[in-house]
This record gives sequence, C-alpha cells and structure tokens, in this order.
Amino acid sequence: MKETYYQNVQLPSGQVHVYAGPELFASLDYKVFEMANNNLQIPNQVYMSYTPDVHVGIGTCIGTTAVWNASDGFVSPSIVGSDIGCGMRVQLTSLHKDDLKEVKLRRKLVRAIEKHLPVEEHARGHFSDIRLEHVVKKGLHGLPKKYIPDAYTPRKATSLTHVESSRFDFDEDVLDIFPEMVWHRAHRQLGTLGGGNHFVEIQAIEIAEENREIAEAWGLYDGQVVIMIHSGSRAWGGAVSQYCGTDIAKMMRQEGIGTADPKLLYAPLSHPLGQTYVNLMYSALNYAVVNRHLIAYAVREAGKDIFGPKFELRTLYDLMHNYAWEEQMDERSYFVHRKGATRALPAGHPDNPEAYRATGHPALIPGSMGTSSYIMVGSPEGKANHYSICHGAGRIRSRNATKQLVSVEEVAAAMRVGTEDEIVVNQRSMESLVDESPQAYKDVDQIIESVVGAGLARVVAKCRPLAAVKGK
DNA sequence: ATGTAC
Repeated sequence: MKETYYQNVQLPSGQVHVYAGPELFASLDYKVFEMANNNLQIPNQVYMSYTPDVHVGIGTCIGTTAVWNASDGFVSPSIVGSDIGCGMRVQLTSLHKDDLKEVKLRRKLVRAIEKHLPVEEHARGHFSDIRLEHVVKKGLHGLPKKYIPDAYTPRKATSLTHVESSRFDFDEDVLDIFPEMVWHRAHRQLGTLGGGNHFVEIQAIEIAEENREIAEAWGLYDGQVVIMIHSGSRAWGGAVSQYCGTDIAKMMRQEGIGTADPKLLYAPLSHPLGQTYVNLMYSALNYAVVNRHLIAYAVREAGKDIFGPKFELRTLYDLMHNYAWEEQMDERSYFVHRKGATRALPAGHPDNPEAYRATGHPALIPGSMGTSSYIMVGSPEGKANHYSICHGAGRIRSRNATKQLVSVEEVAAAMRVGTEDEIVVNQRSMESLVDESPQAYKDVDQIIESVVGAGLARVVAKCRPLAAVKGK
C-alpha cells in the first residue's frame, strides 16, 4: 500500500525519490523533473527527493531535499534559495476559540498585531537595545533577556530550548563583507513580517485522536487558540545570497563548471567560497529565528493590549524549511539541503531538543490562506528520506496566473467574508489577497495525506484559521 | 523573498 505514495524516478543524470500519492504525482509539471535532472548534475550527490508539495523555483524546486557526504560535498546557494532560514513558529495561547467567537474581537486583535508588527521595517530607533551583531553571531542568545519572556513548562524551559536551533556558530570574520547599509536595513527589519506568503495566523486546533497522547504531552488541547508565524531572514538572507552568488557564479565561469541550468550555483564545501557561503548562511539562520521570535514578541504585546497583562504566549516550536547543514546518520556525516522541506524527527532521535526527545518534535506545516494548517510529528520510517516532509500546500499557479483566474468575490467567499465565521484578514481590499488565495495552491489536505500515507509523519493536530495578518 | 535597476 505504502508504495503508492512513493516513486523512484530514473532520470538521465540520476534518480529522484518522489513522495506523492498517485493523483499528486500525475499532476506534477514535467519541469520539476527537468530541474531535478539539472540538480543531479552537481557532482557527488548521494540523495535527492521531492515532497508532494513540490513546485518549480529558481534553479531548484521548492520541495527538494538534496544530500551530499560532508567529506566530499557541495553547497548550493540556489538550492537553499534566497530566503535563508525561512520557517515556521507556533506559539500557544491560553485562549479558547470561543473567546474569539465575535468577528469584532478578531478584527480588534488583527489591528493590534498590525500596530506592533510592521510589514516593512520598524521606526528609526526601535529595538535600540538589540545589537544586530549579537543577533547574527549568537542567534536567540544574542538578545537582551527581556525579549525572552516565555516560560514553557513548570521546568522553567524557555523558547531557547524549544526551537530547532537557538544558535549557529560560525567563523565571524566573514561578516566584514557587508557594507553599513546592509547592517542598517537588517536592524530596522528585525521583527518584521516581510511579503509574499509570510504571515501571522490565529488558529484553533483540533487534536488528532490517534495521537492525543503526544498532543497532551506538548500542552495542546481541543479548541486551543495558537499563533502560527511564517517568516524568514528578510533582506539579510537576501544579501548573503546575492554577495555569495556573484562570487560563486564568477568562480564557476573561471573553472568551467556548471550544469545545464546557469542559474544553478554551487561550490565544493572545501572551496573558500563554499566555506564563506556556509558561514554567512548560518548568520542568516540566526537572523531568521530571532526574526520569528521578535514577531512572537510583537504578537504578545498585541495580546496584552486586548486581553490584559496576563496574556502569555508559550513557544511550541520554531523550525526552518530553507537551509543546509550537517547531519549525522548511522555514524556518517551528511550535508543536507532542504528547500521547502521540513525536518520531522521521530521519538528518540538524538537531534530532538531535550524537551521533545521522548515524543519527537512538532513539525509545523502551514496551509494556504483560509485553509487548515497542521502540527505533525515524524515517524521512524522517515529515515529513508533523511526525515524530510513537506513544507506546506505548494503553489500550483504563479501570482500573475492566479490574478487572471480568480475573482475578488471567490477570495471573499473562501474567507467567508460577511459571516460570523469570517477569517479576518488585515487588508483593506480583497484584491491584494488574490495571488495568495487557496486557488493558487495545491490542496494541503491531499499533501498531508501523501506524507502520512508514505509513513513519513503523523498528524498531531489540525489548525483552522480564525484570522490572519498577511505581508505586503 | 527581496532589493534594485529598468
């Protein structure tokens, strides 16, 4: 039965392992296989796979897991993509969905969040007590203590212990390449949402009966309101991508290396430019996790405005879906790229943060706007795919194509506008939401079914949207 | 996704 959710596709340059049910597999654009074939031309690759939400990107597909041995590996800035460290965070509230029954109250909360959370950048002087240099060097450990207020359990664990990685260490000399302007902009963008598919969503959860025990161990209960955050490293990651990309493209020309796709950049891990990229990428991973943490801080402030000083947010988990790093498996070191792919570790895996060692950590999977999101947990069988699962619904239409196809009325209907159940969104006109409408994405429920069917992960809770704050 | 140049 399991086999129907997995296909091993043989291409001229190698094989790509595709995790997708029959219907999703049949719907894949041939271009994703063209792209796989190009990616497989990078030397020494030991494994490449697609998750069911795979779709075409620049140089590589979103939904890719690409693995090298650490000893003779390559790093590809194109596979990581330019939103380095982009990922998800879920914060638990003490609210029940009935507390947000009134449309008016959801609207009020959305407005309060907007007040504390700029899309673009903060006012000059905001976060003047935060040193950007400390943030990019030390991640969450570089923040002043007042920004880490959330106590998680009676055991006094804070969000420093409830994230995939609270700190990446790297050779800090590489930071010298950035001009003052990059530092300045990055400081003002700290704790801001950004554009595209980035969002803060207010959701109500439904526990999956078969995994209730895990849900309870994580502090989840039916009807609980949670905050789901999707953002990345903003312009800092973009600068890393741009600066390193220029140098690596030049090196590739000089050495006469490359694949059929000139946009697919890569360097040996042993090359100085490969090393520089990995170091700078780690600075962007630090930036991204702090960015999501400060977004949660802003939501906490907004919650206090509406519900009073007792309003608290506890961190369930924070993890990335665009990155590359070293992982151990069967006593071997691999260099693993995930582009639009989420690591989902099972119970007992040593790379789980200690708080989640016994259960596996929460894997956070967003749906498209107006549809459900999921909190999942990895299964031991995920090992075959280096524990990668999907990262969301996966786009099926470009922004422009969606605008041609979908009307404002259809988007309003999908958001149940005008009813008591309206999913309140922070936009003055529905028009600006069209390119993020559910019609632009695959059906997330079908994606999840493929992941579960393939045995990679299980659903712990389904999260239904109540309100959303979208970026530009 | 994002900044920048067109």
